[in-house]
Formats: sequence, C-alpha cells, structure tokens
Amino acid sequence: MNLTGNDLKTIGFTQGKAIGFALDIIKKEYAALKQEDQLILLRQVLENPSAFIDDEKLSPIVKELLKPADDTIALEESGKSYKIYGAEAIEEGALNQMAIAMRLPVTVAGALMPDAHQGYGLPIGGVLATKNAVIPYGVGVDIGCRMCMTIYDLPPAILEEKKDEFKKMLVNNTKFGTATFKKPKDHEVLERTEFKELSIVRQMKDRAWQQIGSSGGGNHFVEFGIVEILSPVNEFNLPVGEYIALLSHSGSRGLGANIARHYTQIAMDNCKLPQEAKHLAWLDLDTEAGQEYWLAMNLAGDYASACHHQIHERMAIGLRETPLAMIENHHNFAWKEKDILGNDIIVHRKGATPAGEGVLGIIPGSMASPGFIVRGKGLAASINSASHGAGRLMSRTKAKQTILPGHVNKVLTQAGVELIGSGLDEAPMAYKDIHQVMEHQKDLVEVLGSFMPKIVRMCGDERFKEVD
DNA sequence: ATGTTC
Repeated sequence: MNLTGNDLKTIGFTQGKAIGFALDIIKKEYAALKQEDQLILLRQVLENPSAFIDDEKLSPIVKELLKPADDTIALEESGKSYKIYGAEAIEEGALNQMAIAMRLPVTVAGALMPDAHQGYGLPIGGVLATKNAVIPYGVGVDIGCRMCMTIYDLPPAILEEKKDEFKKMLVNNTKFGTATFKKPKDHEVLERTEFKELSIVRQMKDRAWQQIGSSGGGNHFVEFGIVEILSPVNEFNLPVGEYIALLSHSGSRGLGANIARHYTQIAMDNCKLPQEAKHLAWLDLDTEAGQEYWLAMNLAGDYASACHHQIHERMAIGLRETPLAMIENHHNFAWKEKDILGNDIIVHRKGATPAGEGVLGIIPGSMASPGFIVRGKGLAASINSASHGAGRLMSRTKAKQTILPGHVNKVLTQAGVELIGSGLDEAPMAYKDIHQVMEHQKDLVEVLGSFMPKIVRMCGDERFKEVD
C-alpha cells in the first residue's frame, strides 16, 4: 500500500509540488521502509528541511519546501476593453499603463480621458472601476486634489482697473510651496476622529493644522479671472454674461501624500503583482487596511476641500463680497458608485472629473487659456467621467529645457494674463490645446461657461521673467 | 503631488 497525498497533508505538507516529489521519492527509494517509518522520515524533512539539503535522495523535496511561496497574483490574459477619448493625442506610455490596469482580476471597467498621460501605476486621466477593492495609486498621491470656483457679482473691468489690489489679495491670502500661514484658520475637519483613530493620520495632525489653507506647488494655482456664463439655463440662476471669479486648484498637502505613501506600501506588501503592475496593488475593502484607507482617503478629500474653502473665504473677506455661486469637484479620488446594472463598483478617478448626469465640475485649461464650467452627461462608457484639464504636452523636464522665458511672457501679455510665481514647466505651451481636448469629450460634458485667467498665482519665484 | 526616496 503506497502513501497518498492525503497522508502527507495529515502530517503537515501543504505545497502540491513538494507532495508530488515526496510521493515519488518514497516510492522509488524508500519502498523497503514500513509506511509509518516513511511518514516519520518525511515529518523530519518537513520539520527541518535544511538538515536534508545535501541528502542525495531527499533534496528535491527540500528545495521545494525552501522555495519562497509564490503569492504573485496573475494578471488576466486579455484585458477588458475600455473606451479611449481622443486617442490620437494620448502618449503610448499612458495606453500601456491602462492596458495593464484592465488586466487586473479586480477590474470591471475602465476609460481613458483625452488629457491622459503616463503616471505612477494608473495613468493620469485614467478611470478604473473595480469590485470591492481600492488601489491607492489609482487615486493618486495627492488625494482629493480638486477645483473650486466662486463667482462674484463684480464687473470684469475692475480686474484691470484695480489690478494691484487683486494681486495684493492673492499674495497676502495664498501660500505656495513650503510656506504656510503664521496663524492658520481653524476648521472642523481638524476635529475629525480619524486624527485619533488612524496612526498615520495621527502622525500628520500637526502638519495638517499648519498647512491648512495653503496651496502647495506643481500645477496648483489660485487665480482671478473672467467667467462667461454661456448657457441661459444654469444651476446658478445667472444671466448670460461676464463675471469675476476666483478659481483654485490644490489638494490635501502633506496629509494626503503620507496617507497615499503609507497605504500604497501596505497594498504592495500584501498584494503582489507582476513587476509591470506592482504599483496597481489594491486593498480589499473587507480588510482592516482597506477600511482604514477608505476613511483616511475621505478625510484627505475633506481636508483638501477645507483648504479651498479657506482660500475662498479669505478672498471673499478681501473683496467684501458674497459669492453668487460656488462650483467644486475632486479629480483625484475613489467613489462607491453603481454600474449600469446596479452593481456596486469602486470608481477611481486619477486626474478625471466626475461627470455623472447633471453633475457640475470645473475643467481648467492653462494659465493663458480658458477653463470650463461643465455639466456631466452621465455617459456610461466614460464611467461618468471627463478630463481634469488640458493634459501635459511635454514633461516638466522637457518644458524647462525647451521653453523660452521671453516666449512665455509674450504669450501671457497677448492673453492679458498677469502672473505671480510659477516655473517654465507650467507654461501654457507645456499643455495640450484645451479646445481640442473639449472637442474630444463633447459627449461627456456640456459646457455651461468659460473662465479666462487674468491674475494667476502659482508656486515659484519670478526670476525667469527677468531673463528676457 | 510630497519637507520632493525611510
């Protein structure tokens, strides 16, 4: 009577390959032993495999036992199909990343927006719907990065007439880069229990308090400009015409960045994926880490919103005006939504604007081109999404190497834009043509109004302007 | 995006 796989399992073997080798070797080499002695031998091998590493007969079993468990999750052979908007203007790197994301076993649907470009894990401009799983890098590092616009009942002409006063308001009421307010405003978001209950969030409490109301760097901005309401039927009951508006773009600062870093690491440690997909590691929402990330992500989103509200509040005080309307939206976030059949899905928008039917949003252009107030059309193929801007035409490095300061200044002058701060990597010519991008997504959103920047503040000094 | 790679 020969040993069976089940006999080996009862003494503690778990790996199929090791069991196979063991049965084979016992049969060939140890047939003379009594069955109970065969089991004693195998138990000894199992308990201390290293002691048998040089054993001529038993080493194949040992090698198998000592091999690290391969817990890599395989990608699906063929990826699910997804819709690409404006494919001809999207770089190959972004398409490759999206193709990999569509092969994750948790993926149920995806779409690529016309401003897409390569990112970390999921491309910027990527929308990914998953089943009960959240991908920290599907949300992005700047959790809750968002837009906020307030429209004022002020005549556009005063932006030019009182330009210095508006510039002063921007300089005094916004903080960029590492700068923060000497006396940060308090906000109820800082009282949230997540600051006590989640360790990574608790560690960030002081910095969150310090950084609230600040804007950070990169492509973040605060700007005054002219809104033109184009549609007589709008949610704000505003007559068609021109208004002054304040537009801000920023996220959750160090708080969100550290939440993202922390939970991405946990995801990558627990969800091993092939090399090309490793940054798409997910957290199962039924796990403790998944639930923690969800809470922390939502806190970071609310914190980002609070930062915008404080910026707009400071400006409203400076203007001594009450806003006529406020429009705002996240574009780096994940939401619990329903698919067309009513199933629960997790929708990641990493640099994508929510565009469900009737949902309002802001899609900015560049510092010298218009942005748009949009109303979503709720197109299922786009997973109720649209672009989050024009999208980069060139990398930051390439922009800094090739764009001439004098050229930037000329374009700004022609557009009637006054710029405070910024670097060449944010120059208008580093971005795609927003009009083309809007054309590619006319099925996704309806344009209610436009916004032309006039006085723009970004991170950075003004040195490059003097080089001309 | 980020005290810019613990």
